[in-house]
Formats: sequence, structure tokens, C-alpha cells
Amino acid sequence: MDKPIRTRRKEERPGEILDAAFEEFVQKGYAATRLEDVAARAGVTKGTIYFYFQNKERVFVTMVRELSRPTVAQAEQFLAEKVHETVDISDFLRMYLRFFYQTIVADRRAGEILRLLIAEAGRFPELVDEHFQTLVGPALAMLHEVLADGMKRGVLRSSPVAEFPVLLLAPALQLNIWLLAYANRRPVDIAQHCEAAIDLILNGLLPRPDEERSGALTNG
Amino acid sequence: MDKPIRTRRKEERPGEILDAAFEEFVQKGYAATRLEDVAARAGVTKGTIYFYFQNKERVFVTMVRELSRPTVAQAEQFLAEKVHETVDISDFLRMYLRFFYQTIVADRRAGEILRLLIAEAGRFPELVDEHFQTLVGPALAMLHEVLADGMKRGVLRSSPVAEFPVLLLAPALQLNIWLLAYANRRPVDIAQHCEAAIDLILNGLLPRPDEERSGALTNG
Amino acid sequence: MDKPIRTRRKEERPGEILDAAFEEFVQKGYAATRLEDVAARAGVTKGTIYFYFQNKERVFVTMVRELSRPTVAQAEQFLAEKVHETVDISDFLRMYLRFFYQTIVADRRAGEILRLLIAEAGRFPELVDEHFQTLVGPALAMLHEVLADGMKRGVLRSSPVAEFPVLLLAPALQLNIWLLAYANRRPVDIAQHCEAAIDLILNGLLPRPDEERSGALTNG
Amino acid sequence: MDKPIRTRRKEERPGEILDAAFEEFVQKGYAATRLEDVAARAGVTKGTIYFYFQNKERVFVTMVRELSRPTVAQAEQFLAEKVHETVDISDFLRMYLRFFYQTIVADRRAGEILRLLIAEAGRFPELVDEHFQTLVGPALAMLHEVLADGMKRGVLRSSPVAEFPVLLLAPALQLNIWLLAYANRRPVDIAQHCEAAIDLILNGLLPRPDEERSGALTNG
DNA sequence: TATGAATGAGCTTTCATTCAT
DNA sequence: GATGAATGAAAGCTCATTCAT
Repeated sequence: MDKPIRTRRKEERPGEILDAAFEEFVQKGYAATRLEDVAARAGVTKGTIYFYFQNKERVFVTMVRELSRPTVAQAEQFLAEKVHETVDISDFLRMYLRFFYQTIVADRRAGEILRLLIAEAGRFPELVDEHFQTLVGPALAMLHEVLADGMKRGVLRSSPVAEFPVLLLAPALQLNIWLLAYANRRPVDIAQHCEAAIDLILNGLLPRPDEERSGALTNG
Repeated sequence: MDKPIRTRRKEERPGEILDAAFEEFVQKGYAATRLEDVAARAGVTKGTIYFYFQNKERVFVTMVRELSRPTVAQAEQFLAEKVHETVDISDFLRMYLRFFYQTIVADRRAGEILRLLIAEAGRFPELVDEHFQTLVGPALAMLHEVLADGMKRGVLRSSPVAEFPVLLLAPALQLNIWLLAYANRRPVDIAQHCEAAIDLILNGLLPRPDEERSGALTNG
Repeated sequence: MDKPIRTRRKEERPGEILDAAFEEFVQKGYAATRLEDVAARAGVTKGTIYFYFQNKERVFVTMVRELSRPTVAQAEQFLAEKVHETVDISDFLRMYLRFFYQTIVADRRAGEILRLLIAEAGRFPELVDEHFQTLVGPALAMLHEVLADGMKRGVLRSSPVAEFPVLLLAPALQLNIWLLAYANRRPVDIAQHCEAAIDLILNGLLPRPDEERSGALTNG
Repeated sequence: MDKPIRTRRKEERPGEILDAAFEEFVQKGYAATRLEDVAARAGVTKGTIYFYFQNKERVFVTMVRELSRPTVAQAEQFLAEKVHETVDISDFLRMYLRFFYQTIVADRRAGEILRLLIAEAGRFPELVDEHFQTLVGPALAMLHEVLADGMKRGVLRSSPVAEFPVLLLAPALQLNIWLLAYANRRPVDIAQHCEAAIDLILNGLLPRPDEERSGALTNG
């Protein structure tokens, strides 16, 4: 029990280290995390980390990439399904929002990584850009297409929102940050928050039969 | 001839230090900021900081509080004006949103402090809570009141959004994070973003004359 | 006695540190020297070294430069005196050799620094070149001039040695290395070694009246 | 088909490791050399080194001994030939000097090992002494004998050089150090350097027919 | 024989903090 | 009030050495 006999597990070690790194980085942030604590949590010693990773920075970057992988895969699959071409636009938007709530709010790992990325954006700009390219960009591009198409077809109200599809993701982002910043001190019902966002957004986007000109309400 | 300068300085020193601290903390984050750099930027030496502040943590906390002060004052004034009691609800919501865009997006200091708070939330939970109590909480309380009242009076569609007034702030928060995370790499037109958010939200909240039951669109 | 009260001596500290560094580097070599030992020997703590020097390399380089200074000054003075223009060439060469024995053999500091430079030449090529430029080069240039002039005037035998003035310094270099490599295990009488070298070199350089052609003995 | 290669390897491994060690130690010095680099250069892994050698120190010591072997053998053969008893003393001295230039200057391995020994003398005093016993000592003893005998027979000028035969090796040592310290930055023509040394030394040692008393030139 | 994952002591370097002046 | 030399507790990283396979 004292010295857990030296075990070799080349296959699993890196993953174990990255899992440990995730917990530590999330808890303390990049700079305040000690690699020794990561090692201890992974059940190895400092030296072992340096056997698998070049330095602290590489541990962080690799961890973000590796733990983002399932999220990226899910998102790619979701975006590839092209359900929007066959489904009612309201239904599609509901699905879309729920998917994002699922991804960046309900999934702790994905949510924490997003927050970590925001918090450490200044130190890891390339990582942030990478994240944009693989996740945010494609998701926004698809939304943009759906919105523009819906407006052209008249199933959506014509609105400047078409140019800011990111607005549809804002609620999920807000909740992500809220939950992680206030931790357990200000709990929120995720499902209700999501449904409220859907209510607001769908009503905001669907045509208003009472109006001749779209955007009538917009000018102040 | 010498004196006046020295005297003036004496009173301004703490403020100069906090200004310098703001720049450094924003650039590097809490842990990676060196008090020596703060001192250099403020034109003093490390020792001087310790004359005015107990330690690094106090410098950070005091900086956040002190530099938040004008924002808090503005917000308090805005919330106290009670214009919502006299003005058309659409106009009020427009003003409200624009005010927040002004505050947490266009005002660099307020915006950066918000981001700092998000990034360092784990290390300074009390500061986050304080921020909630003085800024976020009151703003949300007032919004909640306005929304609930509007729905009761029928000038707003009855909707679960009433219980999540924070949804109205989500767009500004999203833009704040976007700008600070992507820095200058992905510029956004703030005014247009704001107007798009207003369009979405107002249309999402105002009554839909074509429908009997509110929320008809909500169920999936 | 326990904690030698923190004393400030900005003026003397760097010198004390360099003196301590000299002893440690000489004893252990560059790589094997611990800055902590240097600090202890100088009566300060590790941190203090970093207050005055950027890093270990700078400590080494600065030490070599600083402790070479008196030697360089002596050499410059010696070379500037131009006694060779007024003195009998035998007398001059005797002075010259004795001066170098004094410098790189009898003077422990200069001798050790020379050996350090030889030992660490691979890691500090610029330092070696600097040493050449300030010490070796000028000394050889002057010797070359004296030898060439002497041979032209016929007071020295014409010989290929003119092109290799460094041969006159070889004995002192050899003794330097001998003493430092064998430490006290193989003591040598410096003065006798020097006089033997002078005997060999003067007899080797002065004209041989029995010969018509110089260099008669050289061909094998 | 496989076997022969493996078998051959098996016997050559230690030698391959020592060759690799030589290159690394020469390039970086003892302390700065990583056994991992030695292993990589030898085409094996770190563990293998520990199979053949107890530790880093033994690798170094064994390498010096092993790679010195051919040099020692050559020297022993040369010294055993006793050509000095049959050959003209000038011819003998020429041969002697040329042999040493060949050995410690022209032969890169022997030259580097000599320099390594000088550089690391402080850490490996026994190795230095061993080197003295097997190489330097015998060579000097023989020289001493030849010089003393020559002076007694009158074929050499009587001189204090008899007691410092090492002076005859000084030029080769100087050139060895020069070449290794200045690497390729200050090239020297080895053959000419050698011939100049021979010229200086022979003329310095052979009798001067113009003088009654030997050593007349020596007193300053 | 050989491997290479794992260890852990040790080293350089950093920096918040102190304190004599 | 202000300085800045000095401290010392980390923390990142390296590498000789070990050992299960």
C-alpha cells in the first residue's frame, strides 16, 4: 500500500494523466495548477508526466483537444445529419437548441472545457481558434444557412438575426457561464432555461401575421 | 516646486497602482501577473504596493471593486430611473438592452472586469457573489418585475421567459466573451449585433395576435 | 548567529558572488556546480544571485570576465611598454617568458581561469574568442613582430619559429595544465621550469655562429 | 539468417556504446552528457547501457581506458624500440617529436581524450594518474634518459632542460589544446607547427660551438 | 539480453513577501 | 512614505537509475 508497485500501462497512462489534468486545470486554472498535483491525482509521479508530454503547456493543449474529441464528434454527426432539410423549421430549431444545451451545459466536461478556453483565451489563442474552426464555426455556418433559407422561403420572419446566428447560442453560453461561475451557489433548472430560450427564440423568429413589413418592431 | 508634484502623487498612488494592476491582470490573468510588473507600470517599486495593499489578492479584489464603481453607479442610476413605469414597454426593453451593450461590451473596462470575474471565479467566489449582489441581481430583479407586469397587463406575451430574465442579457454577454476571447481576430459590429438582439427579443416577447394560447409554439 | 541579519550591500555583493562562483566552478566545473553552493559560499541565498545575474550562464561569463580583468590590465601594460625596442633581445625574451609564467602559472586565479576556459571551451566559444582577442592575440602579435624583427636584424637565427610565436608560450601553458591537472600530486618547481624553458628557447633562437645556413638542423 | 546479426551485435555492443559515449562526452563534457543521448547514438536504449556498465562514471572511465588502448600500445612500442641507442640524437629527437604530434594532435581520438582528461581532471583524479603511469611517465622517463645521456656524451649542450623533458612535449600539447579549444575557428598547419617546434628544440639543445660554458645565455 | 516505463532526487528559476534604510 | 536588496518557498523540468516484462 505504501509504494504502489510500478506498473506499466503505456496505453492508458496518457489518458489517465489527461483526465487528472482536466480536474486540476478546471479547479485551479492553468497557471495555478501544479503538475505534481496532476501526477498525484493520476497516481503517478511528476517524471511520468514528462515521459508522455513535453511540458505543462502541452499537457493543457492536449487535454483540451483530447477531451473535446467526443464533443466534436457528436457535433459533427449532428451537423451532418441535415435534418433541417426534411423537418419543420420550428422542430429543427428546437432540436438544435436542445442539442447545444445538452452539449455545453449538461455535459460537464464539454462545459468546463468551454469555460477553460474562455478563461485562458489570452494564453492559448491558437487553441481558441482551433476550437472555433472545429466546433463554433461549422455550427454557426449551418445555422446561418438555415436561417437565410427559412427567411427566403417565408417560413421565418425576415430579420437581422440572420446575420447573427450566434444569438441563438447565446442562452446556452450564458447558462454555461452562470453555472460554472456560481457553481452550486445559484442553481438553475437547465431544462426550463432551455425551454424558455426556445420559446423566446421561436417566437422571435417565426412570422408575425399581423404585420405587413417585417422588422416593424425593430426601430427605436 | 517639488512638493506639489509629490503631494499630488501621494493621493493618486493607490489609483495608479490599481490602474496598472487592471492592465496586467487583464493581460495575463491573476496567477501569471507579477506584482513587479504592476509596480513598473505604475511607476513605483514593489515595496510601494505593499505599503498600500496587504498582498496580491487584495490588490486584485480592490482593483475589481474600485474599477467596477463607475459601472455600478451607472447601473444603479439606470435602474432607479423607473422609466419603465412611464414608457412603452418596447421602448423600455430597447433602452435596457442598449444600456447593457453599452456597459458590458462597449465599455472596455467593465467588459474586461466581467471577463476577469468569469475567468477567476473559482479563486474569488466572494467577489463573484458581491458582483452579483450589486449588479446582476438588481438588474435581473427589475427585469423580472417588468416582464411579469407586462405579461399580466397583456402588453407582453405570456411566456416562461418571465422566469429567466437573464435571457435578455445573454446576447450582450455572448458578445462580451466573443470580443475578448477572439480579441481582434474576429471583429463584430457591436451596434448591429445589439439591434439584431433587440429584434429577436422584442419579437419574441410581444404578443402574437394570431394565436389563442400563448406558448403554442413552444411545445415540441 | 542563526540567521545572519539581512544586510544590504549592493556594492560588494556581486563581487562576493563572483568570488564564490570562481571557487565553485574551478572545483566542480560549470555543469556540476550548483548555484545554491555558490550562494552559500557567498553568504547569501539562491534568490540573491538572481537579483544580480540573469542566470547561471551569466554568472559564469561575468565571473570569467571580471576576474580576468586584472590579468588583462597587466598584460596590456606589459605589451604597451615596448621595452623590446630598447633592450637586448635576449633580455626581452627572458622578461617576456617570466611575465607569462607569472601570469598563467604563479597567479592561481589567472591560471585556473585559463584552465576553466579550456575545459568549457565547447560550451562558451564566444568567451574563448573574447579571451583570444583581449589576451592571447595581442601577446602573439607582439611576439611575432619581435621575432621577425630580430631575425631581419640578424640578432636571431632565421627560423620557422617566427611564424609560430605561440611556441614560446607553450612551456607556460604546459606547466599550467600540469599543475592544475595533477594538483598537488606532482609538484613542480615553477622557477626552475621557467628557467629551463628560457634556456631552451634562447639557445634555440639565437644565431649559431658555426653555421652558414640557418635551419640546417631542421631537415630530417 | 537473423541470428548472425544478433550474435555479432551482442559482442560489439559494449564497444558501440563506448564509441557513442566518446562522441557525446567530447561534445558536451561529462556532466552535461545524457546517457540517453549516448544510447540513442549507439542505437540501443538506456537500459542496455546499464546492462553493460554499472553507471555513468564507469561508462566514462571505461571509455577513456578502452579508447586509449591503441594509443598506449603505439607508445609502448615506440618507447620499446630503443632506436635512440642506434640513431643520431638529432634524428631521434625529430622522430620523437613527430611521433607525439602524430599521437596527440593528428589522431583525433587520442587528442580529444587528452583534452577530456584535462577538462575532467578534478572529477577523475585516479584516471589522470593512471594516464600518467601508462603514458606520460614512461615517455618522460625515456626522454630524461636520452637527454641526460646526450649531455654526458657531449652531443647535447648541458642544460637544465635535462630535468624538464616535458618541455619537449609542450608544443604538441599546446597545439592539441589550441585546435580543440578554437575548433575550426583558428586553423593551424600541424606539420609546419611541428617542424617549427623541432627547429626550436634541436637548436636549443645541440651544442653551441662558439661557447665555452654551456648555459651562458641562460642567466638574466 | 534488452527494453522502456516509471521513479524521485536534484537543479534552475521565479516571485510574493519582508524589512533595514 | 518609499525603496529595493534579500529571502525562501515553490514550481517546472531533467536525468541517472531501477525494474517488470
